[in-house]
Amino acid sequence: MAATHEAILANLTNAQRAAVTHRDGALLVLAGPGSGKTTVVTHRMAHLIAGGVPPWQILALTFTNKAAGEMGERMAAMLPGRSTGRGGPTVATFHSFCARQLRQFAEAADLAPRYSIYDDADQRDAIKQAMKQAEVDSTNFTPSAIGAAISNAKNRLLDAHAYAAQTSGFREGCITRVYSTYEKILRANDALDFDDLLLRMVRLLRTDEQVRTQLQQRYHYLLIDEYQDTNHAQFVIAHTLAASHGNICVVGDPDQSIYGWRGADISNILEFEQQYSMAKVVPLGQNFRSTGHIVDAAAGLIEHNKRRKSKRLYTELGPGERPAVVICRDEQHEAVLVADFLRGQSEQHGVVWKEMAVLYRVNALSRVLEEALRTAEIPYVIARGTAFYDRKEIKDALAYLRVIANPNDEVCLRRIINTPSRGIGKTTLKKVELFAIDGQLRLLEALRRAGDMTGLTARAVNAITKFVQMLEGCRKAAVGEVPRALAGSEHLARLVEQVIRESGLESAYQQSPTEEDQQRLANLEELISAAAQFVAPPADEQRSELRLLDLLTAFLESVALVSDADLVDPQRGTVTLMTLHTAKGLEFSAVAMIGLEENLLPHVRAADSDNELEEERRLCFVGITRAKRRLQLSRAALRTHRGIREPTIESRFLRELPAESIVLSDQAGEGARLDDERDGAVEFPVGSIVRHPKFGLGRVESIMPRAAGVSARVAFSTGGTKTLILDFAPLERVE
DNA sequence: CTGGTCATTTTTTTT
DNA sequence: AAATGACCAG
Repeated sequence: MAATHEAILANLTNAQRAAVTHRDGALLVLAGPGSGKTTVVTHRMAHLIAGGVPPWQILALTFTNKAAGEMGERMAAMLPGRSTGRGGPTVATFHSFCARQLRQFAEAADLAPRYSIYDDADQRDAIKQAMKQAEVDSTNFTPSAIGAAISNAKNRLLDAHAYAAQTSGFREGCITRVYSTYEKILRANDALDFDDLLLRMVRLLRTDEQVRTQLQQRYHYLLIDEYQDTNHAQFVIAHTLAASHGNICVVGDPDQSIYGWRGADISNILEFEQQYSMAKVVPLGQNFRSTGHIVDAAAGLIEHNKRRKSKRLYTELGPGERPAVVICRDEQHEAVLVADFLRGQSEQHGVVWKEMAVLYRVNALSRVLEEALRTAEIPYVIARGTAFYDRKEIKDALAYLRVIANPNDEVCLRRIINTPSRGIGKTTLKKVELFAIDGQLRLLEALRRAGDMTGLTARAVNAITKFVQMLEGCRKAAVGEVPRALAGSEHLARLVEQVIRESGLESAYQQSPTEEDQQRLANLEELISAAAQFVAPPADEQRSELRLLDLLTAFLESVALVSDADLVDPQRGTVTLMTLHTAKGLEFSAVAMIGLEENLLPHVRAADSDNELEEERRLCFVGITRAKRRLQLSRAALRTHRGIREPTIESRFLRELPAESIVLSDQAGEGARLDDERDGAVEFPVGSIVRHPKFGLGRVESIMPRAAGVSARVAFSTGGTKTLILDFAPLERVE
């Protein structure tokens, strides 16, 4: 055992070691970017286990499934055989942990065990429905605005009733009416939205003493990752679970709090010490990821935030290269320069594609990049984990599966009832709905009794009957028991296949000759293989048999809770394109950040609030600190937005970067526009190595248009930096 | 009931 | 620019 301890503590700094070895009581780890946070967390878990804590008593809650997976893997590598599967530590996201507990304790939580989880789109559908029912005019309030208000309320643990009691005014009154109708719809459909997963968990913990005690006793050591991004509901869950023993370790960085808009409360981490007066605090300021100028640039930027705990950020990796700030003509030009930058990294520095990333504030910016990267033949992927499951054909197939798992889910039922079209149109549906209301029936039950209805055409009745029979056939197939082991997913895949075939989705696309529909067919195939590869998380009940229906439910749950970051595959040999939010927690050798313009970063919607502006600055900070060695920040002088081309304003964040730690390169100026591309930018791009007969080898730091011609600032290996006019200087490019 | 066209609007970020 | 929704002809 002593040997294990030694091994676990080897190669850690004193600060890291302090965090790892702290055993009982509250612990706050303030982990700056690149400070070895994951190392500390995994080593801490291993250390607890090596110290005799049974692995299953450890609960680690993370932000993404990917983070959870990595944590589990690194643990397993350290303690072979003791840390995976049943009996191992529980490592999950807040949402999936809650989802599982709510199924486990469905009865106590007053839920159907196979409740549906509504994603954004489902939620919007349900809210629209609620607005109609509550007679709230959608011209005054958009469903998404109301949805945001409701989500906000839920994050603060207010149900419709409590929300009504706390607010007043016309708008709030309308929201209240929609909210309470929405609650009823969710209940009738046996559905929870994302916020409900947390809210209902809080309610369960508060109301059911037995469940609360059971969970408190089971999870003796709590570890919360990315604590700066927890909202009030998550705060309550964490602290309720820790209440009986106080063994709570939170890890985070206030400077990287970027989810305020969805209720994350930065004061959770800022006030942790007040909450636990005995808490041990371990600041980790040393950055092991990035070189000096990058760290300095990031540190200089974040200094501009008022509401923060100042901490010194430093690195011992040497100064490295200065981040380049590049001004481009427009977004196409910017994309080309990004491609040049990436290619340069590959060809001049031997950086592999997967060690590079392009980051942006909004997803819409990825489009232009894609084009440029395709022409430059640079392999890339866009990190949008949800994109696959957002495709229409996949959503349709999943809707069938969800109705099979939960027949009360009418949002899904409505979606599929006439998809692909089978002759059950608007008027027919209206009639069935009326019939359902009259007879107090659920929609599916009403459909079942279509034959009893008056006023339906024989054709409609026929279509409905066939539809209902098809659903029932699939449901029957799903009720059987299957072995829990891997083979179970084989059955699951077969069920998915059956649904795709019998629903008519398959033949609808098969008959179409278009490329697009063939792709959809292929996507459906992919869904089947996703099901075949699905492995249910270890359950607490140790049954060897499992109903296929439960496996299906677990599958649907995992699908509902995938995040964009989850599908960032490090094995892939490609450049990754993603939003700044998705990039949190990742690192790359070379990073290009685009769109450093006012109204984009910081985003327009943050303009009138200091708090939000600070959050934008943190977002920029997160982006910069993803880079290990090389960083390029760019902006376009002109950008086309919603069809109109407009001049942009330089982001204030660029001005806030310490001048001495960056290199400026204006590729958009007059001179640059005329000749630079041929003479300067292309022949001697920033970063290229050049030889001068007198000064020797040097590196181009920046390119600038001057009256006399294009000039370049070159740092020579002899130590000096010279500004040379490219037209006259006898420069020769070496690399 | 279906599929098309035309007008209208727009999510920033995501579990 | 693109995507959604309303509306209308077949």
